[in-house]
Amino acid sequence: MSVDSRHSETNSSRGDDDNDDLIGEESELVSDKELVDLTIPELNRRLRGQPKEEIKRIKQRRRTLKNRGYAASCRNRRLEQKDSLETVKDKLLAELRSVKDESRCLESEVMNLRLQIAAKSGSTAGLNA
Amino acid sequence: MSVDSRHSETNSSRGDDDNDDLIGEESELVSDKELVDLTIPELNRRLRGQPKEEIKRIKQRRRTLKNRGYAASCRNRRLEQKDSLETVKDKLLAELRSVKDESRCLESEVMNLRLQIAAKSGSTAGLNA
DNA sequence: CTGATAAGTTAGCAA
DNA sequence: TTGCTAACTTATCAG
Repeated sequence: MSVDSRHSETNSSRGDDDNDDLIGEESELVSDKELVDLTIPELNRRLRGQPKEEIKRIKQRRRTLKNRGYAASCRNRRLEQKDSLETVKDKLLAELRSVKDESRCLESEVMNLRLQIAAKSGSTAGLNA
Repeated sequence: MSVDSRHSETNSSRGDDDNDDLIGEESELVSDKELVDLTIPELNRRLRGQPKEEIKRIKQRRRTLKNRGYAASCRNRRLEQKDSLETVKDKLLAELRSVKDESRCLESEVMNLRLQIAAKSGSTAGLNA
């Protein structure tokens, strides 16, 4: 950034910059928070009678502040999607373990039933033949 | 950024900017590519006899260029991790389907075997009782 | 204009 | 110093 932006929550907040002589380039007619929240018509009302140059600068600052928010949303969204994906992965992993376990149970049950059948078949082989 | 940076791959590379008259603020003792690749000692050799101010600027540009690369790596890594995670998820999903299918098969096999046993048991009930 | 996102810049931590 | 990453800015694109 060239000069402004970064730090400052409202507008007249300043503790550093030990100079009271230099030209006050910070007009700050509206706070950052207002600037992002106000609608365009409302903002225009606040800016009546301001030099065109100043208005342009404030409008640009508004855009930048908005973009800051969009970027934050974008980052959060990205993180949430990653987390969600990892959660899904973990659930699938758990379900897979569970189903595999069930499968193993069924497999052994099949084995037992076959043995049972074989045994019965053997014990009655003479009778049924 | 205040004035420089952005655009330009090496240094004297220019096809746009239809102006050959404006002051050449680009001293460019070393190209961007060199600047990132050279080791510190090599770079210092190139910078011998330069005003301290200039050296500082160039060193800073080096850091910025390096950071640009780091940022790109960081983004790529993030994307790769996401893709990899999605691939894993898809594989798990496929495996889960497969195992569930197998489980269903076994289930019906168990059912059949039980019927078989019941039938045999019924047909030989009088004999085995 | 609004919102989103890729790429570049900056701050700051860790090795 | 180097590399990494979060937050921010800028450039762009879609709606």
